[in-house]
Amino acid sequence: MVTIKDVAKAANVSVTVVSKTLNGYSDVNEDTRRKVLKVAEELKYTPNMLAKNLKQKVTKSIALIFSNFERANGKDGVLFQIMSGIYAAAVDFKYEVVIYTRSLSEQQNISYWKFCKDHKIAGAVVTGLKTTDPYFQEIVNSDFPCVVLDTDLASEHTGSVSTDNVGAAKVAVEFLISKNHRKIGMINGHEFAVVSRQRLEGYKAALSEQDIDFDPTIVVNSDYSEESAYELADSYLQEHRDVTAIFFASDLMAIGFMNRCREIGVRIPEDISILGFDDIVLSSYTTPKLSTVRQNFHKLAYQACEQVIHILEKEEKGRHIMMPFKIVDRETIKEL
Amino acid sequence: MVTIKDVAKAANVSVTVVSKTLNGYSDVNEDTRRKVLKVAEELKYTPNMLAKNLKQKVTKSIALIFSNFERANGKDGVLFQIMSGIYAAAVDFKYEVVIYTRSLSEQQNISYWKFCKDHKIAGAVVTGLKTTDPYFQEIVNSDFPCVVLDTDLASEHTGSVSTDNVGAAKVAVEFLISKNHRKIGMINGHEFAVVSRQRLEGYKAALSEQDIDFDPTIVVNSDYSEESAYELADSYLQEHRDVTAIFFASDLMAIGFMNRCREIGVRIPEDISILGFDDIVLSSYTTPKLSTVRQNFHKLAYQACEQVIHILEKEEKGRHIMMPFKIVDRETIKEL
DNA sequence: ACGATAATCGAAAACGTTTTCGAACGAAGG
DNA sequence: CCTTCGTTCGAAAACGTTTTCGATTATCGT
Repeated sequence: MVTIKDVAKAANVSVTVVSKTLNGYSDVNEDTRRKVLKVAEELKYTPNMLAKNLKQKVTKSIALIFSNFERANGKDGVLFQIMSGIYAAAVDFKYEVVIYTRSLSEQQNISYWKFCKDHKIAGAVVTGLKTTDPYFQEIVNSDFPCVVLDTDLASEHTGSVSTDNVGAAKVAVEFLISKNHRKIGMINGHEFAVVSRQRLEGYKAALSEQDIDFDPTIVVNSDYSEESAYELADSYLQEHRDVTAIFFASDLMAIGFMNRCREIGVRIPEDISILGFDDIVLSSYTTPKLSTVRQNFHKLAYQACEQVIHILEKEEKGRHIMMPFKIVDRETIKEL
Repeated sequence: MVTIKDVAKAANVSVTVVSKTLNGYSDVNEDTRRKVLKVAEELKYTPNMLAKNLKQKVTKSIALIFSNFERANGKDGVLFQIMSGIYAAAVDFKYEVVIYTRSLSEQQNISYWKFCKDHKIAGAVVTGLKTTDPYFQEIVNSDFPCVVLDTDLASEHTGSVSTDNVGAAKVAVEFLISKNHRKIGMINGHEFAVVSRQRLEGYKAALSEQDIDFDPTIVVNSDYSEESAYELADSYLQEHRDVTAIFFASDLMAIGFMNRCREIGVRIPEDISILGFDDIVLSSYTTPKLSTVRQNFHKLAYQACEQVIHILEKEEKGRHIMMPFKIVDRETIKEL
């Protein structure tokens, strides 16, 4: 291991000037600067980050924090896209990314703040955080640079980025309406998830704008999972024979529902139209191919990571970033 | 920030004994040990990993290295499963995992060894490495703890873990044969990928064991991607009307092929039987559902991570670990 | 009571940096 | 020639640990 001391010796200067030239200080003569640079190059010197960080009490690593790998079972691949987006931003800004999962019990054991300090991370992007999670409150009034996905927090040091959920939901059901659907059901996610509320809001907005009565009996809460929607399909179909289209808060639920439909012989889209949300990769491979509204998770995560870096480097204030969406109509919507 | 010095002062001892009690040295009195522990608890002391690592010249972080996020586009979700497996092992052994992608140009710029040293990583698990990649040779004779996925390297400090590819391929086509197929084609991956070679070897073994002639014209090399198989479907089907079943070296290729089949009206499995490899999540969602041989990527990655840790902690020698497979027959194989 | 042995502790060096602050030197101004 | 100032450099402290090794005390056998 070649240290700063070695290059100092080889260049016939003190470690101080080596450190200074390497860090762009001005009080070093042009000639010696060149000499040092040359020697450092020859010796293939690279700074010891541990020592550097120890001294300056700061690292160049941002953390990706989410609840756990199991819950994010990867079927939908969104966590992967998020990772890829964060990583892309990290390399662009010369950061490293280290991943952490914090289960409920872990969250209770040690505080968010302490966790970040302990691990000497510069900033964090958090996803999959429920408003009921212990870390939620901690994060909103923390002085630790952080942006959380799929919420609309914004404070001094914490920002957020999410798709324009209410807008997306609104144009989604407007699209359904444009296909002459009037009785449009909705299968939503967890009641207390902020995206669920936003999606519901958009749903209602579209209806009211078109003078369609909001019928609370045909919107039901589920849990975003494929299985839940699969199981709820029978009774829903039974009880609401008049709905001609259903808007799902996630593709996974739409797919679970469709699976049950196939089993019991209700045809899609002939008997009922389906509109999902997310555009996960699965959605292009079902038969029929799922119509849905696309979120760009990669870009969303990139923005998130970029924002943490900005708030920790340029001391920007946290803010909420809204990402565009796009409705992609495939084969599960029938025009009436 | 509460340092070791603070707890030393509060406990009326030297920093030395604090460090010693915290690190389980034996030469500290039971009473003082208790006192120190109590104080440390009260002060919520947590060691500064940077300082600790700087001193001991070693970190507790293992790196996940692969070529890049784009190439591993995540459609198949296997990289995600690998991540999850590695992460699981890492937390079990109290390591952190930091992810790196090293593009070809990056590999040429700075050596694998230097890279590892610079980033102060304890060990690495590498995936998606082609034998032609610059890092390949470097890794096989490096003294850096490392295990690489999907190869069968084994040396002092580097191990490997992979599914039993030749075994899997063998029983796969044996299964096809048991369904009375005799003219079995194969769509393989890159010719120079070690898994491709192994899968081909298994394919041949099964044939020869059943006294079926190996017909090189019906096995073709592709590149593991969906698109490539999609494009090759037309001509393959045209030229080899007598093959009744095809064994694919990846589910993705099988799916691409099936898509083309649907478009041109060849029915699966009535007209041709399809057997994939991997069991990615997509495979359960196609119609018909893809029959395939399952690799447990999560467990495979877990083993890999566990092995690096063993070789770096217990100084075990690197070795090759072979993981079991399982053929799962769904709806794309017809018995003749 | 004496030396030997064991148990417990702490001073200090070290890890590889950054950064403060003063020293040395030459040039310029009077 | 003396002062002042700017430029360039280096000694040393600091970051928070670990670890060596010597010092101190207690115990014990004789």
